[in-house]
Amino acid sequence: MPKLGMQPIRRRQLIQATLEAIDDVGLADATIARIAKRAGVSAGIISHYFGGKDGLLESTMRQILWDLGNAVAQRRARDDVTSPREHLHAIIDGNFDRSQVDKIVMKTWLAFWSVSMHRANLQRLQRVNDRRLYSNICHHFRRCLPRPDAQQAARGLAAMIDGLWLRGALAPQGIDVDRARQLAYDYVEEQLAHATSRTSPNA
Amino acid sequence: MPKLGMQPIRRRQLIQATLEAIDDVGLADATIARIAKRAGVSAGIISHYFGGKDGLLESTMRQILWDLGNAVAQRRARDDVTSPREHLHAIIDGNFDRSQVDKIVMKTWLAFWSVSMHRANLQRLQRVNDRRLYSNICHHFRRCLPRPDAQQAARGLAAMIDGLWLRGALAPQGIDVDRARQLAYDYVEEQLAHATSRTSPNA
Amino acid sequence: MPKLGMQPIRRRQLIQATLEAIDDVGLADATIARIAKRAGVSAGIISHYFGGKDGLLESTMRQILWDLGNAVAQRRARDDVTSPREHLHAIIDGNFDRSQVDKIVMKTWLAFWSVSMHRANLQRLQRVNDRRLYSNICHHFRRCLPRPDAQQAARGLAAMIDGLWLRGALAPQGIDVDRARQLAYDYVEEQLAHATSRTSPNA
Amino acid sequence: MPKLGMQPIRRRQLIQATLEAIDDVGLADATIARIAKRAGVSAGIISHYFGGKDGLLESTMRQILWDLGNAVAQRRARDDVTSPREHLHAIIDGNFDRSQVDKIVMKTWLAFWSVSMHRANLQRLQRVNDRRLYSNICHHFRRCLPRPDAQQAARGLAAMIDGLWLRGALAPQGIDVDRARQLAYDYVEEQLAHATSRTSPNA
DNA sequence: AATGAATGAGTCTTCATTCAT
DNA sequence: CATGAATGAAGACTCATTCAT
Repeated sequence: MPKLGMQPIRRRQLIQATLEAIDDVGLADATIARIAKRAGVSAGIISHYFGGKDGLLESTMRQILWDLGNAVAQRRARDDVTSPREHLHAIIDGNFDRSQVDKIVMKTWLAFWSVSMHRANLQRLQRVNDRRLYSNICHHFRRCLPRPDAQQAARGLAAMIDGLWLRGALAPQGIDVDRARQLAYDYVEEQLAHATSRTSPNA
Repeated sequence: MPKLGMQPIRRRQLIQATLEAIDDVGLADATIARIAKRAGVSAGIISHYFGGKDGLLESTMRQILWDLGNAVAQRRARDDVTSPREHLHAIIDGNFDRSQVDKIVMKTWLAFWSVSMHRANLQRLQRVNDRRLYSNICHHFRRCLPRPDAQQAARGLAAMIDGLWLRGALAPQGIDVDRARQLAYDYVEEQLAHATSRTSPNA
Repeated sequence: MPKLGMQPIRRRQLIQATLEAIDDVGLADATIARIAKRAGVSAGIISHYFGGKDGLLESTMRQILWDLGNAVAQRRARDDVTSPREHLHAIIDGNFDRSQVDKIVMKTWLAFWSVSMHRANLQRLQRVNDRRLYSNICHHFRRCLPRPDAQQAARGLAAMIDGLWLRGALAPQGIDVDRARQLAYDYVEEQLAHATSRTSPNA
Repeated sequence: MPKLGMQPIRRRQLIQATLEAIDDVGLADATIARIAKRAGVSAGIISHYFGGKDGLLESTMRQILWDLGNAVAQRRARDDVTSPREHLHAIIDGNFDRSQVDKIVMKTWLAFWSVSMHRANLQRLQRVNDRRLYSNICHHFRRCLPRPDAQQAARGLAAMIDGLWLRGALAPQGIDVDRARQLAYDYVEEQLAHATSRTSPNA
């Protein structure tokens, strides 16, 4: 059974099993035993690869943060993304991308939001992500809005995105991605409209 | 010896202690023992008054839901609240009111959002609240917007409110109520602006 | 079942059960489950009363140290104990007293000697006891010997006592108390003999 | 590829690593993983060479017993060791020899004293050593003392040696070899003094 | 010969709950 | 009404051992 280089394979397996377990029974009941069973391995291996449950949770959170960052980055890397509007749309699209795992990830996110308030390491991760979303948005609003307006717009859009996400996660029928995206687009449009009337017409 | 009417007193004590415990160590570590100690009573009494930990949590959630509903209702009951805009502002104000317990309540809310996904009873409570916020908002947008626009505006405003709340809860420096409220007001204004140009001028 | 003031009763029960378990299977295998079963209580209660296994072990060690100190003190408190020789004999007698539990205590002592090297709290207890034995002995030798001789004699007698104890603990047939005591008496006699020839004849 | 004669090399490596681990963290925490890491090999190899942890511990104990026996034997093999006194001094010197590994060995010894009470195989080894010390000593006292006196003297000297060892092992500053040896010499002298006055003048 | 992977039994601990007083 | 005692299941974690490579 034991082959070489299992570590990355197992780590991925276990993180995936963690996401599924959280989706299934919630973070509070996502015990090591359950996660291990779902991954088809023994419980002891988790401590072996992650040093303990905390390590597993942190790695899981890192994973979904990285996935999100990656989704956004990919959208923004496309050639046709140049204007502030396009960049902001790319950010929105990245935040509402994430195909089939969406439901799982949203639940996990919700769970982490809650626990991160009381765990320094998770809090740090979570905060970096928060600031990144805000900074990205703010940066592009800045290209066509005066600083205070850009900051306010960025706060609004970030809240809108997170709020849509949150309500989507809580809604029994799940999130309606197109509708959510449209609401975010609309919000961007409103903000840019103010800009247009005052500064540049081709935001 | 048996004091009369201890029940409501004890229940309030224990719910308050629960909120404080969640604020302090998080829901996961808010054990019955800790809550009881904070309330200055023995652990056994919780099962006596609430039938168990689940009952206590449900009662606690009911409490904060009721407080929220109450805050909104009070704002809307004022004589000068008549127009859609005034009503929507009242709803916003209600959601961002809640003086000194704010931080505690926000943390608790966050915790309940997470666990309610996996507990039927909490989920029901949470959903009622969600729908109430949406319905209230939608109802007033309907007075000056066509149904689809009103629904979309309501979804947007609800998301905005929850998003501001969420980010406020997560932010280390807490929420900036005035700024949050202003963002929500602005959002309302944008939606009503569309209405004005098409339907009624006195939204 | 639950009566008031069980704490001291349970603590004594559990310490006794710990001694018996160590005597039975050794410290390494004296698990909480085994100790609890022997005491006829559930395993959880140990953490409840002692805060954990470490607390139980420390309390157990304190107990046997206190018992030893007490045995010595009682001997020395007798009216007819006045001369250095009598005091030293009382110390020896105290160290070799301890009736029926002797075998159990000796094994526990041996176990604690070993683990105390790597646990700060136990090491402290153990060291206090070591120094107490030496100081007591030294003090009485000082009454009839010059300081360097008294110190050397004290080191010798302390070593003799501990060595007899150790070998008694290890011997399959247990310790022969009378023989051990006689050897210690003899050692005292030799030391005092040197004193006699040089200083006081009525040591 | 398979190197020839690895067995004795590996065994010595692992035994040495075991001693160091016990010195470092105590027998209870001297896990196979730790020992293996210290030896710079994989954990699996221990079972391969020693059949399991028990085998390793037994081999380790055999090693230190053999080292002790060897130290004594070397002292006694010297040409100028002929009289009982010289032999007894050689035994004492052997027991307090053991240069640089002293502290490590003393700790290990202490640990084994404790566990050997509950492990048949270790107990046997330990007992052989005990009896050897006693027999050696007794044999030489017999050359100048009547049997009962010789036996008693042997018990006393053995206890003295072990006691000095024990207290040396427990003392934070370690053992003072010269002082310990002097105390043992003195004890021998006292015993032989009795002999001189009664039996042979050239003990 | 040697390793890293993996297991599963066993340990300590926590915690909601029950119960006699 | 209220307490403190007590339980027992469940949790995370450790560790000696086995096995395929």
